[in-house]
This record gives sequence, structure tokens and C-alpha cells, in this order.
Amino acid sequence: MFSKSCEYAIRAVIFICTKNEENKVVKIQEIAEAIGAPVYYTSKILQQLCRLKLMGSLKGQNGGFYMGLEHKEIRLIDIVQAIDGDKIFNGCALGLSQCSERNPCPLHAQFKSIRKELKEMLESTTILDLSLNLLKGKTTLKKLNGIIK
Amino acid sequence: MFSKSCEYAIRAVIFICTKNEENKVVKIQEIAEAIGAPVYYTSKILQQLCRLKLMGSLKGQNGGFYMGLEHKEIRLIDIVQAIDGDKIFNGCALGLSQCSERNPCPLHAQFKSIRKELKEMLESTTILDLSLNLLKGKTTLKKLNGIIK
DNA sequence: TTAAATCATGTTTTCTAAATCGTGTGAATA
DNA sequence: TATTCACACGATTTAGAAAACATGATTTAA
Repeated sequence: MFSKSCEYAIRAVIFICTKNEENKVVKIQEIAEAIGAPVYYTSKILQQLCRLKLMGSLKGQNGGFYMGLEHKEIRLIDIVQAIDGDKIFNGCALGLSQCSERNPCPLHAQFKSIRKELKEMLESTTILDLSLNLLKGKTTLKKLNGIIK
Repeated sequence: MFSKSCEYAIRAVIFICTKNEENKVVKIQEIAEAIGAPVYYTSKILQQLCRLKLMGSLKGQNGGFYMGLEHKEIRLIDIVQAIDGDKIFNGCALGLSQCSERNPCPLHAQFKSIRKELKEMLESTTILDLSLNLLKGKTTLKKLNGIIK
């Protein structure tokens, strides 16, 4: 569904957002460990999000990544589009480049409503909401008996 | 969404089914060209489907692949499961191995209905239906001015 | 019966996403 | 202001999917 990069991005952003409740900046080392992703790879992805102003970063001692007030309205769709582009919305399920409304592939109609639902979900879900659920313990990023609930 | 192999598989199966209206066996060469896929790669995939009895094949001169009466009830889900397994139904959207109903990831709830809709669609759609739409010209596997409509 | 056609199968190569590495740059603090 | 810590960024390596190849097995038809 999503690329590995995109999975990491979403996990990271949610995690950082939970930390931001305490107005903290989070180091890449801590992020990578918390979401179970390779450190260098994760940092690359987060740099991409920073460039697009989907999150912030601070260099130097006591530096790290953060999601501030200016990022409270960021939604899942923003992250997904930043990393995976919009092939998830436009891409043909059968991989046909010429597939479109006018020239539909055999599965085009069948996927229409699924795509719509997916897009609406990504558009309406904020990272903040997801992070609040994580904080409340309703959802998890790790194993039940892991460090992070 | 699907792996490349799975895309090819679905395209091929639909195409073969359209040919079967005339009770013909179709050569791998013709199939690969019709669906715009590499010959050797496609043959590998179809062999997999043959082993699972999702289609038939004949060796020797005038041989090829076919979908006979015994395959008329085959549905999209059969093809997808044969090639991609069921990670599309069970796999976590965030790639977390431990994600489950009891230990849901932050997106678990959001993806629930989307998954359900996808699964129901794959279960209810027969290859035959898709091939009939293709024959009627309602859908296409190729460019508008390509050989195969 | 033999040769050609065609699927079957194991191996190798290629390509790209994923992961790693090395060096640069900016900020904090002693 | 020098040192250290942490992100930034380009380059490289790795791994796995995708594609290509080589050879074997089976059927048909001349």
C-alpha cells in the first residue's frame, strides 16, 4: 500500500507528535528506536519532510526534530503525498499507464469507491489525532510488552 | 497495491478468458504481447497459476494456456492470493508485524472498512465478468488506438 | 519416428527501493 | 571561541523484486 519510506514517515511523525505534547525536540536516535526503523534511513525521510515544512528540526546540541503548533493541522495525506507522491490516488491498479476515466482498465470501476474512501480518510485524519490515540494507549507502535506502548 | 507479478497475472487471466470465448488455447507469446508484459516473466507467473489449477495449459504444438469451463467461477481474490498471498488483507498499513485487533497500530481502525471493501470486491468479482466487459469494449488493456481494445 | 513447437523449471542478470557511509554545516555551551 | 553534538546531504552499498536466459520435457504433425 505505502512504500517502506512512507510507513516509516508516518510512524515517525506520529511518534514525534506524542513527544511534542511536552514541547520537546526528539533526537533521530530516539525516533528510529521508537519506531523500529534504521537510523540513517529515517533521518533522510525526516529531512524530506522538513524541507516541505511538514515538521521542524533544530541542529546542534539539544537539537532534533519536532512538530510545533504550526504543524498541528498536518494530515496523513500530506505525509503520504510528500513521500509517495499521488500514485496511490491516480495509479492504475493493473499498472497500465494509459488507464483513465475515458480509457478505463478492467478494474477501474471496481477501484473507484475504494480509492475515494482511502483519499477521504487520509484527508480527514490529522497526525495529532493519531498521536493522541497513541498517548491514550488506544493504539501502539510496538509490541505489547515493549517499551513504547 | 499489487505486486508487478500480480498485475501481470490479472491482466493475463482476463485476456486469456476473452480468448476462451472461442474455446481457444493462447500462446504465451500472444498473451505477453497483448498485456504488454515480458514473455519469460509472464510464463513463470502463469505456470504458478496452472499449478494451483486456476487455469490450464497444454504443452506441445498448438499448446498454450486456457481458461475452460472449470475456471469460469474463478475470482480476482483467487489470483491475488495465489501471487501476493494475503498480506494485502492482513498486512499492517504501517508495516508493523505485531499489529492486530488486540494490539492495533495507529491506522488500524482507519483502514478497517477500506480493507473490508477491498476484500469484498475481490471476492465478488469474477474474471469472466471482467473479460466480458473487455470484449464489449467497456474497458481496455491497451492504448485507445492499440491493437487490443 | 523424428523434428518442430510449446510449456516447465532452475539459474543468472538487471534494476530499483532500501539501507549505509562519509563528510559538511549550524547551534549550544563551557 | 573552541569543542562537541546533532541534523544535512551527496555518494555508495545491499537486498529483493523483476526480467532474461538456458535447458529440459511433452505434444503434435509431417
